[in-house]
Amino acid sequence: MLLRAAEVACAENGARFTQRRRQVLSELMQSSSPLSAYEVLDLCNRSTTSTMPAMSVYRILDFLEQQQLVHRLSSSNKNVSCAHIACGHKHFQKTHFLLCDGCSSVEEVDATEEASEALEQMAKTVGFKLTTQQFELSGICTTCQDSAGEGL
Amino acid sequence: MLLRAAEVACAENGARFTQRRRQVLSELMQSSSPLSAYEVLDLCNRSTTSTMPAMSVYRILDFLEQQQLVHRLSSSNKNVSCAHIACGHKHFQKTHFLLCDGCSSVEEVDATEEASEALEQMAKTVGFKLTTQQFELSGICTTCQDSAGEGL
DNA sequence: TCGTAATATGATATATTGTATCTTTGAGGC
DNA sequence: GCCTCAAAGATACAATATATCATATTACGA
Repeated sequence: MLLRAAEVACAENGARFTQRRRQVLSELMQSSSPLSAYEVLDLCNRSTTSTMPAMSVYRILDFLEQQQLVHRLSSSNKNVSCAHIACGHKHFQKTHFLLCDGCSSVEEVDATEEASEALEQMAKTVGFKLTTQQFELSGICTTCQDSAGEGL
Repeated sequence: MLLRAAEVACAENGARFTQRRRQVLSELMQSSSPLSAYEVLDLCNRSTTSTMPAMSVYRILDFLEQQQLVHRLSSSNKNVSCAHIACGHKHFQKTHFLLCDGCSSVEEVDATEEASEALEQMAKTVGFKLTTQQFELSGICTTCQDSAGEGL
């Protein structure tokens, strides 16, 4: 189970995987689209009797991001659970997030050699040395492309 | 002069280049780094006796963005004036913004064929059809690379 | 030139996102 | 059990953004 894998990943880093952290990660894993901090908060507070302050959600999201269990999408100020929790993937390559304009779903993809190379080359023409490890691209996913063609 | 070129560009689109719009664009053009809406607001209200409401700045930034005189950076919620106002550049290609981690400066660069191609190819592997016209990449600019080496 | 429609701006309220800071709780080592 | 430190709670507030209604300005035809 994914939450168990997350727990192991934290243990390996000497970090605690508390109930609150589990709860936040769990909500993100169950969502088909990225969630804002306050959306996570609402879900958490709806699923238990206790109420969590917003501050905690921000702290926990920061923590989970450090552990690479969650990624923050800066273009939308939302968060997604990492697609590679189960496989122990280490994020050595740069990561691309493909955001569907239609259904808001996200695909997490490793950068190809060609893409990394082309971007670095382009930056080099103006003397920039890239540090970005994460790219956010919008588009239309397969499902939405298909359904756009239907029933017209 | 750049503001004059902006005025002409608006006229070509049948859009009005009012005093307020001129003022906002002017502040952005004078800045060496991207500005938030409220930073623009402060600068505007400092440079004249009248006071503008925040709402106006947001509306005007939207307008200027539509006219492609200003670009919005979604990763930082800030805005930059277009680097190509003078040359009548039409933004046919995708645009990359290279953001310097050191000095916050921005370079606006047209996408190379290779980069566009590589990104589209990568998206295609998961069935995505890209719509993004704008990419935001972080890195270190020439100047900051040089000064990092100095005096150590 | 006057009236009118469309556009732009002003004014106000409020929603959303994010941070600072101090206190309390709880887990683990001694 | 006690101590220490990390985590979470509580509260306040800052920064970013949108909704909405009122007013002003412009363009333009009668």
